[in-house]
Order: sequence, then structure tokens, then C-alpha cells
Amino acid sequence: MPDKKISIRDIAEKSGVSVATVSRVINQNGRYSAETEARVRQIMEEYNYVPNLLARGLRQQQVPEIGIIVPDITNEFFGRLVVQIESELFEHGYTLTICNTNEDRMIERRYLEMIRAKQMCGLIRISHEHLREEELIDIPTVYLDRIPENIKYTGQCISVESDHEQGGYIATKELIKQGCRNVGIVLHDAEISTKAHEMRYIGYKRALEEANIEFDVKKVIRVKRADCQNGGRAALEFIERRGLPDGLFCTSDLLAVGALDEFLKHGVNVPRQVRIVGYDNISLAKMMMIPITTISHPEHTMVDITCRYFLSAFAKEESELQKKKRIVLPVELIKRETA
Amino acid sequence: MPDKKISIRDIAEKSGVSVATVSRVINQNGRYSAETEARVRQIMEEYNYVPNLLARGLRQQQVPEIGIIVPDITNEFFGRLVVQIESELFEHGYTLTICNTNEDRMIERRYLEMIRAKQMCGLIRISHEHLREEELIDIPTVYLDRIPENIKYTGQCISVESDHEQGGYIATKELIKQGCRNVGIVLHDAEISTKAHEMRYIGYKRALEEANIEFDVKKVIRVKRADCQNGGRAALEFIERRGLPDGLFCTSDLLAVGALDEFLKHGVNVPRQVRIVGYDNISLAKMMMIPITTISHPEHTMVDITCRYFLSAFAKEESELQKKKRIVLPVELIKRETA
DNA sequence: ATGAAAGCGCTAACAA
DNA sequence: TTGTTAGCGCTTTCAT
Repeated sequence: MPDKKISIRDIAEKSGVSVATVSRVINQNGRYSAETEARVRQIMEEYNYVPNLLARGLRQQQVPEIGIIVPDITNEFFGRLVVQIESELFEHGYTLTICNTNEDRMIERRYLEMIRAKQMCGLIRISHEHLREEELIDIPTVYLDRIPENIKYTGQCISVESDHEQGGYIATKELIKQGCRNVGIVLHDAEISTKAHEMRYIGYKRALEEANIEFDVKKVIRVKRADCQNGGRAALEFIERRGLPDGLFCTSDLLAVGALDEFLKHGVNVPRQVRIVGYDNISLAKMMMIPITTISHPEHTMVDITCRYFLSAFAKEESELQKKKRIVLPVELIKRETA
Repeated sequence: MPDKKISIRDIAEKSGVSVATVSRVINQNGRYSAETEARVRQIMEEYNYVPNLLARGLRQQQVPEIGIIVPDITNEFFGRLVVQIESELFEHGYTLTICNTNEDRMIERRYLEMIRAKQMCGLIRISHEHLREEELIDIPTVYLDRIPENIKYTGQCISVESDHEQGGYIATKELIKQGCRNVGIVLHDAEISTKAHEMRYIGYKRALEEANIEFDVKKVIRVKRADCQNGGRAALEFIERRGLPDGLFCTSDLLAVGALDEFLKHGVNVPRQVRIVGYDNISLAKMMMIPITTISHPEHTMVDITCRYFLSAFAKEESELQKKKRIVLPVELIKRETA
């Protein structure tokens, strides 16, 4: 490790120019001679100089850093979003700071304060269903995946989400297309933070209606958590009490995984007796003994739009994104072996 | 949102005191009267004031922020480590900045530069097998999980890892204990970035030796990537060519998952015909139709030691951790149904 | 208990 | 093309 704490002044002295000139070289604004540049660069190299970003940020009243509020990066979907956004922004000179809230509102607030305190220039929120006034920050913001119901599209913000209603619809429609007339649903009863599963449920009902299949509440099982255990329990409930459906739409892959395992354990043939469609396209879904048919989110597009929004916002461009405001993206059916 | 960009000066003026006094209140150093404090706090509240962390950091030549170099947070194990460390440090007033390198050395270098540029006070590295001189930073550092072979314990650093050799040993020993005499191994042939799997292999051999079972290279299958596909292929190789072992140690759970699926598909009874032990205790392992017996890392202890090290280092304490330097933690066998 | 003022490292406005 | 300098918001030393 070379000497510590070399400042722009040191570089200026050693290269025999003023700090302003060094600053110009660093920021490549062109107002210097080729020889000067060469000399300064050489000295910077030699002393392994790195500009102090705190000083720069303080001076410029801004830092090329974007915060992302995310409930839990160990959730595969969020993790992938974060990594892709990070990598894309990094290429453009922006840092992404991950703020993992664990769904805890107080932690989220403390992170919001930090984002302000660090003078970050942008914010991504995978947040709550309802935002309070004091939970807003006046910097370019992208609401991602989980869109607050009371969002006001007045400030500098957009929202990007996938079309859950359509997802529920095409999942169910696929089952019907494959001949199912008795389609059940295992539904994550998410009271907080997102209406996504309810929208999928609405899509499910629309598909039934369109096919003239009567909706039957006996075919609906609501669970409190979207995990394998609950998926298994729901399957058992169908087997032991409610009667086997010939198609089952699970509003999350974890539920589908649990249900599939349980069916197989009880000798129910999937997809012969019961066809299954999951949701989210988690990696587990394709690793099962019988790979699970599922709905995949337009991850890449979500990432792309998010990053493009910031770049245009920082460039003070009036992009089409700024106008659109509320962006809803189509999802895709991934056909595998359970349906 | 309240007025933007309220500074300490604004607060000082509005409360009729000097900036120094406001600063004292913010930092709670006690040198002020109760009335002054009350007034200042009230004004800060009223204007929703947040101290500028850039200015503070610039002044103090330091920022309470720790960087973590991690290959990929979508890897469940790393993700969990990161989240736990983040939460623990956050409680103590430190921010964790995640630097996802995607195993790319150039990205890692750019992140290291950023960590210096932002004047961060600590660094966690899940890094490479071999570190170059110019890839070191002179701040308190914890090498975590993947420990460079050429690490010098001279600076302010420690290393924290789990005992892979012991892991391979107890995994294999368990198989032997359950009566296996013909124990195969599927081994991730990780040429770069970590010797962990080789150590597990060494543990495997030690267990065989101890039980007077002759080591047989025919029972060893090396794969280039630790994923399900390769696990499945290895299982197939045993089934079709090398002959079925009665026990199989997979140096990663993903390999075990793939192998298990393949065995089941071919009608091989697990654990009756083949017992399996995996490694890493990923969530998938317990979600399989036959939950997989595996080795779990001392995650919580790793997190705990990492955080404790920083806290004591920043407090300039001479802790036992500082002396220990190289910390190797025992792993644990998680008994489930494949062995 | 409180205030005045220096200075952290940088950028940018102005001057030359 | 280059230099001088003010000032970003804060902490901290030194007075008082």
C-alpha cells in the first residue's frame, strides 16, 4: 500500500501545477495542455491517488449514488433485480446502495434518512402498500415491483411493475387450454405490502369466466405465508377434504413446490391427474423432479427501464419515461412439465 | 417533504445559537445547557434537519461505513451473510456497502478504489485465492469464508472461515457410521478463488483412512461447476458405468440435489441403496421430497465475529480477536433423510 | 456553557 | 492554458 491520504494539493505540488489544473485533469474538461495532463497523470499514478468523493460530493451537493430500499435480498427475485441494477448503474458511474429493510418500517425510515444525509441522487423503492408523507424524499425515484396504492405521480418519479392480473389470467388460461375444467388456486393472502397476489386471483377469475367455468370458492385456498409448507398443506386439503382439482394455480412457486411434493408423496400423478402452474420462475421451479410450469417476470425490462429513467433524469432530459409515469409490463408463461 | 437542504447554520440561526453549539447537541457531547438542547432539538425536528454526512466525513477524515466485497449475493449463503452483517452493523451506526463483483477481478478493483475514495472505515472480503499487493487497502479488514492463501496477518486484519476439512471428515464419517463401506464423492473442481472443496476432499480421505477403507479413485467424480446438472450427471456416471456406491458425499448441496433427483428417476432408493450427504445447508436441501442430510456453516458465529472485530478495532481496543488473527470455526452435521 | 474561526479536499467562477 | 480563491457543511480547538 502506498502512502496514505494523498490529496489533490499534494498532486498539484508534485507536478508543479495548481490544484485547479489537477482537478481539470481529473474531470477531463479539456482545459489543459497535453504535457500538463501527462505529467499530472503520471504523478497521480505514481502516488496511487484516488480523489476524495466526500469532498467532491460536498462541493457538488450531490453524489452519484442511488439507494435501493428492498425488503430482503435473500429473496431470489429481489436479489437478482438488485444485482442487475447494481451492475448496470456501476457501468455508468453510479453506485447502488442496498438498504435491506426486512419489511421493517422503522429500518426503512432510518435508511431514508441516511439516503438524505448522504446526499444520494436517486432512490429505488420496493416498499409498502401505503406511503406516508414523511416517507418521501424529493429525489428521482423509481417505485419497483411493489407499487404503493397512494403514490402521486406529481414529483420526479415513475413506477415499474409487472402485470399480475394478466399473469393470473394466462396461468389459468393455460390450464384450461390443456383441458382442465376444475381449476383450483392456492393464494398467498398478503394483507400487507402488496396486492400482487390479489391481482393474480382476479386474473384467475377472469380466465374462468371467459371459459364459462363457474367460479367455486371451494377451490380457493388462502395461506398466510407463501412457502413450501403451506403449499403442501393446501395440497393435502384438496386430497383429503375438498377433492382433487384437475388444475392448480399457485400464486407463488414456493407454494407450487410444496404442493407438487405433497401430491407426489400421495401418489397423485402430476401432470396426469393434476396440472400445476406456479408463479415467479424461481430457480427451484426448474430443479424439481418434475420441473414446474410457471410465470416469469420481465426482470430484465424492469431493470432496464429503471436504469434508463435515472440516466435520463440526471441528464435533465425529458424522456418518454418521464411522461409515462406508470409502467406495467407483460409477464411470460414458462412451459415446463407440470402443465 | 419539508424544505430542502437545511444546514447546521440554518438551525443555528433559527435557534439563536452558534453552529458549534448545534454541532454539540447533534453529537451529544454534553457541553450545553438543557434549555439550549431543547430549543435546538425542537428546531431540528421542525425543519426535519438531517446532518450532511459528507461534510462530517470530510471533516473527520472517516465515514462509519464498511464495504463488503462479495462474489454474488444471489448465492444464498453469501446473501444471508450479507443481510445479517448489514443488520448487525446498522444497529451500531455503521452502514454496509455491498460490492458485488460477479467474480470479476476488475470490478473488484474498481470497488476497492471506491472504498478508498469514500473514506470507508472497514472492509470485508469474500475474495480470491491470491491477492496482489495493489489489491490491499490499509483499513481494518475481515477476510471471510474465502481466505487468500497469501494473506499476511501483519496489518489490521483477521480471517474467519469454517473448517472445510472437518466438514468433509464428519460428512464421510457419518456415512461410514451408517454402514457405508463404498463411499463415493462428487467434488467441485474449483480451480480458482477457493480451496474449500479440496479441503472437504481431504477430510473425506481422512475419514476413509481412519475407518480402514481403501481409497479408490474410481469413486471420485470431479465436476467443473457445482450445480444440479452436474450432480445429476455424476449420479448417472455411477449408475451406468462406475457402479453404485452405498454412500455419496457431495461437496455442495446443489450437487446433492441433482444426484438425488437422478437416483430417484432411475429407481435407486435413497437412502436404502445410496445414502447422500451434501454441503452448505441451502434451503433447497430441506425442501426436497427426501430432505437432504448436509453440513451447515457456522453462519451466525461468522457474522458475530466479523462485527465484533470491527467494533473493537474502531474502539482501538486490543481484543483477543486481534491476536487470534486466523479463526477457523467448526461446522455442523444436519441430519435429515438422505443419510 | 457558548462562540469564533480554521480547515477537511474538492470544484468552479473569475482573472490573467 | 493556467492560477487564485471562495465555499460546500461540518467538527474541533481555542477563547471567553
